[in-house]
Amino acid sequence: MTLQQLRFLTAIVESDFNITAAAAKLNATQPAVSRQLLLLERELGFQIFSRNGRGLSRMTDAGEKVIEHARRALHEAQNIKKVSADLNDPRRGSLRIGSTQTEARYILPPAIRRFRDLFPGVRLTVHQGTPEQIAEMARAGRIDVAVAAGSRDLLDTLAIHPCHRSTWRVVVPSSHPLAKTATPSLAQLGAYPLAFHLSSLTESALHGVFGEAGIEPHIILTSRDAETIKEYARLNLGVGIIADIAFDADGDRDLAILDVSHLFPEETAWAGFPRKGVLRQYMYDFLRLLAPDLTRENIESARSRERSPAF
Amino acid sequence: MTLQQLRFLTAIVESDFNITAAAAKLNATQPAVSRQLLLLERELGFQIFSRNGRGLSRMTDAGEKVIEHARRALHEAQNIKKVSADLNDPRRGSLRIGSTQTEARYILPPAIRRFRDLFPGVRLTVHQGTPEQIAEMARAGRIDVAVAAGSRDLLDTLAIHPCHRSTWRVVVPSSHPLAKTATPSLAQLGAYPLAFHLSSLTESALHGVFGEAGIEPHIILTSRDAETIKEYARLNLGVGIIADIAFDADGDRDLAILDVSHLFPEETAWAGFPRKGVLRQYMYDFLRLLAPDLTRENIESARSRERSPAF
DNA sequence: TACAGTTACGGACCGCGTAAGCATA
DNA sequence: TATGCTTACGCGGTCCGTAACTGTA
Repeated sequence: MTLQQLRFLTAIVESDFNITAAAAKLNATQPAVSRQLLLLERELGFQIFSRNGRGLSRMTDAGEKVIEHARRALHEAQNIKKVSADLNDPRRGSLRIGSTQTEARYILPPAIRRFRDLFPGVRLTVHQGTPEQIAEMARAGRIDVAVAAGSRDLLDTLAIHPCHRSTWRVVVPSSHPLAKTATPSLAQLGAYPLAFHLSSLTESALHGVFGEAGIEPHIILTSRDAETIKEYARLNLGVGIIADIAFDADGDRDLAILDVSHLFPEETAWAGFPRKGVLRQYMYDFLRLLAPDLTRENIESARSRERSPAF
Repeated sequence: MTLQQLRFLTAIVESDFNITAAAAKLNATQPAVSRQLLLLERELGFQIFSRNGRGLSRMTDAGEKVIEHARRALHEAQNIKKVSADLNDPRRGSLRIGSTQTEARYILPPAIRRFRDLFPGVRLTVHQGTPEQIAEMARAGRIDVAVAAGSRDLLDTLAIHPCHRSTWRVVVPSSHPLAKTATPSLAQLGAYPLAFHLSSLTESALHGVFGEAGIEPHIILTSRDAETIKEYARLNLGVGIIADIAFDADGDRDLAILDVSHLFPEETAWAGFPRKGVLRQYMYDFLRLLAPDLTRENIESARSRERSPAF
């Protein structure tokens, strides 16, 4: 059994049991991968995959166990490489970020800008997706850190620490009747069609807030994209309700902004990172740039906790 | 980086940084091990061990991390091998048991006898030691299961499940005055020199029991070995107090036996097994032979609990 | 001088890629 | 016939063991 064989093995699984595709990913030829798989299977004395005529079809029961352990072994090998990389050139490597839309648009950019100046040798990639997709990317080891709003449960493959809290703002054209209201009530909002910027706050939770006040809101749009919400507000199609960070004092000066923090629950964006394994030094540095509270100490403490705290 | 290199690496550490000794253990030549270490260090770009003139002296800081991950990677590779071994010949392998003295003497033998009949192809080894030594053997992966009395804290490298509870018996020559007492009191015992069979019950706990009754016992002997206690009792050097399992109805018919369960706390012997990794099928079978309560289900549940329950 | 680790050298083996074979849809 | 895994073959590299070398106690 060699690490190479285990690498091939997991690549096959991650290519949906297609050896040809796995070989391409691995920069190897298809026969090489096939042969190593056969050799490993012969050494272990059983089939890891079941074959049905042309191609592999699925894992055997024993194969599933083998692959699970193989992944872990490779993970540890990766960790050794990371220790080495950090020692040899702490300013070079890659940083893969999974992020939800609002966070990618409004929270990440300043941190990324500063990070790129500090670490020009680190190849940065941002993968945008839903919290579910981000959790899945984390599970598969395709991202190093996550920055996501959303239920904490969705991110339970990661250790998390709060990195930003946002409150809510109403945006309306300056000419809109609400524009002169200092602090609108739910009832006042409920009088207009609403365009709501949703990220972790779900549509049902939103209806709950209004429902408790006995109001049936007309929600004309929900979107994860704040720019769309603002566009609806500009066109007076609805009263826009967005996260505070989504308001741009320069670009949005045609819109009036009203603080409605008191009406809707504050929303937490989380920084997420793997529970196990080695983090490169620059990963700690990046998280620190995201929020001053993300010190190495806080990160390690979140990583060692079984479940992240209620905060 | 190859698994072989990691194997060599950990062998060096386990041979106290002596490459020659490591090579012997590995059935390899000394240059082979040395060369692979050098190659790995060159690939990683830093020294794993510091050299001082002749020989290696200690690990570097980075080296310690590397070795930690290497151990884990090898452990996973081992797990794959175990899956394979179980599938290919579930009746062949090795079973290394760590056990405290009383348990090795009185609890293990019947289980071992039945196990040997069922699995003649499994090479059995029992390592006797103190609970501390057993915990250390478990940490180093030198035993597969443990059977030990002793504080649960001492065994916290293992998942544990109770496998036997023993109560206390007084043994005295038939002619001894106590021999006619049905249930002796602490005061009655305190009137004689005592020879006490200690295993998990500590000497200070023992004094505590008497102390609460305002009695200052004369303890003439404490020993982990019940046979020694019985010998003292035979010679009338002291009243013997032993765990119930240590009394042999046949061999000890010259001794009178009295139940003193009510006087001293019941003592639990634990079965211990690794929290992580694959257990061979026959290991589950062995544990089941030890105590019917040690079902596969109970074992897995103990393994998955963070800390074993108070019982 | 004894002991431990490193370097030198030659042979065996292993793993790769190219190319051909084989089995399904 | 196209696709995808397996087998055949030859080459290059790697790893090993033997043997010689180097550097401390």
